[in-house]
Amino acid sequence: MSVQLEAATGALRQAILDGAFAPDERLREVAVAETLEVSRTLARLAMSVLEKEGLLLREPNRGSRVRAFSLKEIADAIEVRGELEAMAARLVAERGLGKGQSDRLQACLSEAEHLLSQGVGGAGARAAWVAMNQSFHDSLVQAADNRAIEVAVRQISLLPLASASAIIFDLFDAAGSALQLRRSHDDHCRLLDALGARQGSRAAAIMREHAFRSAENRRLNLGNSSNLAAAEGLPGARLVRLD
Amino acid sequence: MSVQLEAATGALRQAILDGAFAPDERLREVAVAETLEVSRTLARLAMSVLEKEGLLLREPNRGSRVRAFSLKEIADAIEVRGELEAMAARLVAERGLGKGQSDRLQACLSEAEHLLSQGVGGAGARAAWVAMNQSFHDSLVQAADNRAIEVAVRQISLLPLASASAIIFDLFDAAGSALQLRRSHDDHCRLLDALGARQGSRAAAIMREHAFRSAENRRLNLGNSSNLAAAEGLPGARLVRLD
DNA sequence: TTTGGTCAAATTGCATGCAAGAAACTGCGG
DNA sequence: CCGCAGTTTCTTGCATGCAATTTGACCAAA
Repeated sequence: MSVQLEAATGALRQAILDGAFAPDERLREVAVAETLEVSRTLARLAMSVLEKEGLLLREPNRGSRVRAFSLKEIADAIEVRGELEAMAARLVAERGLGKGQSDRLQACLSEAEHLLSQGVGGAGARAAWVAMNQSFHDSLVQAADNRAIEVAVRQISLLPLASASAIIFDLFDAAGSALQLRRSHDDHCRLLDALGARQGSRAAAIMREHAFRSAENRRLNLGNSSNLAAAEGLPGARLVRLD
Repeated sequence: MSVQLEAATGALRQAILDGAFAPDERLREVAVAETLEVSRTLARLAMSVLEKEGLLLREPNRGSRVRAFSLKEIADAIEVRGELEAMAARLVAERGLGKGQSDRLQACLSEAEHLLSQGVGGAGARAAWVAMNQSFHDSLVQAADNRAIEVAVRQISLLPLASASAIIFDLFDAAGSALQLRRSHDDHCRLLDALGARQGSRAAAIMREHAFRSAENRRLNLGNSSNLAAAEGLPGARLVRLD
């Protein structure tokens, strides 16, 4: 992908996730081109990229539609993500944790401790927590040294509300968020312990449950509340339908 | 994707898998266009599709190169595929196997029995076995009713030599192929048994091991033999490097 | 009122053309 | 003989234009 195309794709993706287009709304390429202020060709290419990412549905000679995701699809994706991370954890544990890998994970834990002691009420602290969490999960997957896992996880993370950074938001919004953040942090700590002790099965179980709790939180958070207002500010929240 | 683009993409993918281009060879879009007998635009679009599938590497302003896969990458992909199918099996077992789902899987088993009793030496029987195997694995994934798993499995199957149909070829080429086919068939039988008995953990273990054996066969089959000649006829075999 | 057919406007799919950037070549100096 | 800068050639990236297909409206007939 060239530079201009990359920019156009990013802008369009953000616009879709921000809810500039309603779910199932047809996307005409002239309109997209005008919105993005690019040529029709670039708009078209960007749309084809987003089609392959799964954000748009495209039918031959009938253009593109914004794809809406059901709550079940989101929860399913989170669980699959957890299964893949569980596999990564198992592989790392079996192979043994390298010094550099251990350091990277440990740095995330230290950062988390620091943030928890300072309180995570402010926007800055929340952003820092999200970045830390993303870094922890990325490091784990990279440590597994298995490109297929990386590819699959990246693919899933393209879905709205299914990435590691999106998952975390639930914890802030749920009641007793500080407790939930501590629980998540505890999972991470025990994972690192299991990895160091080469306990592959335990490490996998921890990650699976870590994701399962996320999926459940997501269901509760979006499903039980009468609407999606609680998810305001979450990229892609408007694309989720509760049926 | 429109019809013409679909055709062009398929033709180019087949050409690459057939070894029409050497690994790491640069692909110029005029040459591709002439080979496929389409316009430069279609060639370009097809190349961008194959880039997203992972078959081509693209650098901005520098065109595309054919991506070569190491033996490890292939084996890794097969193992991840197995992990995803294991998850699918667990989900199906936990939820309970529906009548239609059970019938579809059972039909594959009956077909397998039939083929085994007739002998699988001929090309026709081999093709039938491959189709049966593909159908069995597809049915399992579909029965899990989890789109994220479907997407991830499809993504992995795009890699050369990592799909369910490619995996099977090992069994034919290995020594004592009839025995190996029976073993694979036995895995399938025990899987269906576990699914019916709602033994999720057992079902997952069967699928994981099923894939693990495939990955090992692949390593032996391609790695131990002094070259890739044994894989002749396998789509994508030429893209694998042994280093 | 509904169904079916025809035509026009809109929209996508594809080809061609042009400009910007990269690779290759040539000639010069060390 | 080797390295380097200027120039040429080639290749990709993008815009525009045209043809094919779809969509929607309008009208007639049952």
